[in-house]
Amino acid sequence: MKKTGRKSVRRKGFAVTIDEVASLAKVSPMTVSRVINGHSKVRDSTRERVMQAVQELGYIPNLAASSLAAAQDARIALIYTNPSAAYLRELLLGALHSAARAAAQLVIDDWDELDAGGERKAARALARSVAGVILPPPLCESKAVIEELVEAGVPVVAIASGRFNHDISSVRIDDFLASKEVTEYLIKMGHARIGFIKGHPNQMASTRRFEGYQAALKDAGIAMDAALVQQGYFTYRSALPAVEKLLALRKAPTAIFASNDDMAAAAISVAHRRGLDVPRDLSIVGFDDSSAATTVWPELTTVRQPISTMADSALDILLRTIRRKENDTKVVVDQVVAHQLILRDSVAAPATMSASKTQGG
Amino acid sequence: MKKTGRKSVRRKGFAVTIDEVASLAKVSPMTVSRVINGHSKVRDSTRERVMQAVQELGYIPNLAASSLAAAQDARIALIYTNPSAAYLRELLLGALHSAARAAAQLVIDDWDELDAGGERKAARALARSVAGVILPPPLCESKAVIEELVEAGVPVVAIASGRFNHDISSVRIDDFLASKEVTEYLIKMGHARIGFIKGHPNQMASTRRFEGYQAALKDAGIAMDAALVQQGYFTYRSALPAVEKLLALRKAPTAIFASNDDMAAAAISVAHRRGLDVPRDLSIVGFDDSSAATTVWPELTTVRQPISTMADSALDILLRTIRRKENDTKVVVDQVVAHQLILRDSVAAPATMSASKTQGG
DNA sequence: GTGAAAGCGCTAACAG
DNA sequence: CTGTTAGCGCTTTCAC
Repeated sequence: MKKTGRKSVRRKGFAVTIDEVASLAKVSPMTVSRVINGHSKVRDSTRERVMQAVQELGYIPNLAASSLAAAQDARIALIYTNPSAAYLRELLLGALHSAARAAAQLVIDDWDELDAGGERKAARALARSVAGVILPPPLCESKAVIEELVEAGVPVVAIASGRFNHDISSVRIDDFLASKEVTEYLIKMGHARIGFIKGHPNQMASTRRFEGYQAALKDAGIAMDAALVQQGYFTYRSALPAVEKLLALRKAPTAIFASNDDMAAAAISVAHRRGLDVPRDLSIVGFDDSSAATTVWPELTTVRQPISTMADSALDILLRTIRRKENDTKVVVDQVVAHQLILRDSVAAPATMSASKTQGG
Repeated sequence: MKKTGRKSVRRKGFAVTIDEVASLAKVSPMTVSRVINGHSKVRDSTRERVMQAVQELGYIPNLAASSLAAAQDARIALIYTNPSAAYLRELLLGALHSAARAAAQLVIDDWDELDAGGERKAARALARSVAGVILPPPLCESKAVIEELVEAGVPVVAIASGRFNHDISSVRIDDFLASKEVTEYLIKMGHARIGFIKGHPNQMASTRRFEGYQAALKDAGIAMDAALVQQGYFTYRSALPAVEKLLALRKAPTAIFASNDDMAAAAISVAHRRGLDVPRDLSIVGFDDSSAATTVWPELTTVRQPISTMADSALDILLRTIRRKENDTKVVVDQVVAHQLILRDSVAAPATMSASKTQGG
């Protein structure tokens, strides 16, 4: 008679509880719990009855309670430094979603102000207070941070790290393949002089993307022209001079492949400033399918990296790892998720293909 | 013998608990709790002993447990439709921060796909499942949504709503004043022909910003030129034609004040496409200080709207309201937070001020 | 100023 | 496939 206890000293919350759902559906709270959590061993008719009661009452499980009861109250940290707004938005949304589903306690932290030593210290402190850590780039490349965390035995999942590091789990796309596909697409459209803007050298993903570009060129029998490759740092600003250099070339490229959308947006801006029409005079492709891709005009052809889903997966892996810890089988997984080429309006066949310069005007 | 119960069926979590701290400090768990939560009635010596134990053990309170026990497990919803990535990022960060601090359970929901009827239905459902709702624009202007929520007695806080609505609490900046200050700044810099790009008409903030612009002009004795005012919809794309029209004017403006940063970024883009230098040939200011403001080049002079802090405040207000509900004193607050003019590189004195066109080149 | 008891809402384990 | 029991870690209330 726990729930109806009249002499209870504590005031009950206002929210609908699992017990109310249970009594409406005429089952035990446990059964409701099973339905909510998608356990399979429930008769369909029962499940339906429960679902209906849930619907009717507008029941939303109390996360605090479930997390407490399940003792999977895993406190997991999501640490970031200086990510683009779009990126962080996706990351948060994904992690939040998964955290809610799994009743995990998310600790979001910004290490922007920290130097290398500070990161090491922060990592050490973190290791004592959370059960797992999610590391997006560029932190997932920090030897110091990873070392501290691994040493302390805290499971870590790197997101979008570019490559697998055997010390920690990772959720990523195949940057090499994605980049190769983009380049191949450009080649198929008729482009032979394709400019490339590299990403920040502190991230493996940058390297992988560049390698994909090179591989596609090689496969197509196109010789690499070093002048067509410029260094960028993933920021809009960093790409400005890179694009300027590319377009100032005597034999300017007919297409530019930027290692992320921000830099592709910069390419559009520079092209416009020089009076070029995108995509007629210059095709541009980005990478990530961040919000920048659809903010600019024309909208960017790009590669979709499902950050939100990836964050979700990362949290799942962490939770599974934590729970398995009792059997202290240490497992490191490398999950490669599918990317997707998103075709929009920033790519066309090169003008020279159709009728050289006659179209100009 | 609860905690040391040897025949416990449940495995205990790995984390340090309040009981461990208590026994190390040789006090009851209750006292530890009081120390942690800053209750005053604890002897200093006791407090110190507890603190030390906390330190020593690296104890971090389990949020799930405290929120459950305190029954302040207020579930509060943050609903959004189609916000810019930067905006949502700030919103989430602020709300998350506050939620963690207050042990509230955040329910994040995306109503992008809903039509007006759907919103009404969703609002009705929501009212039954959460203790409070945070509404960013443009949802905070939806009569239907607010009606349903208010009718159900759910406290609602509107963020950045542009004006106070007596039915619901709000946290906002003074859009009118901020806009007036921006315009005055432009005038002080020597601009007299100032183009204005309005925001989406479905938001009061748009109106207030326009009014601020008008007021500053009037105060300065500058006659309003209707041709200088163009409609936008807060998106980058929507501002493109608006800016084109402005710059095609025979007497083109020397400055453009866009109602948000995205549209200001579009203005820069169009200006560049037309071969204008920003700020030499055209000054541009935005509004919000979103990430777009520092992504573009030159960086935007804009008004900082502290979204993250505002979200934090909103959650606080909600929590206070919910807790006060027992005394069923319904309170609606209107909190106006300070904005800030951020001076960056997109504004200069008009070229005609210094030496007409001699500077060109 | 401090402690003991009770229970927040939920779920793991074990029966049936 | 479903119910019963016993807590998860913390804080409320009330006693001392």
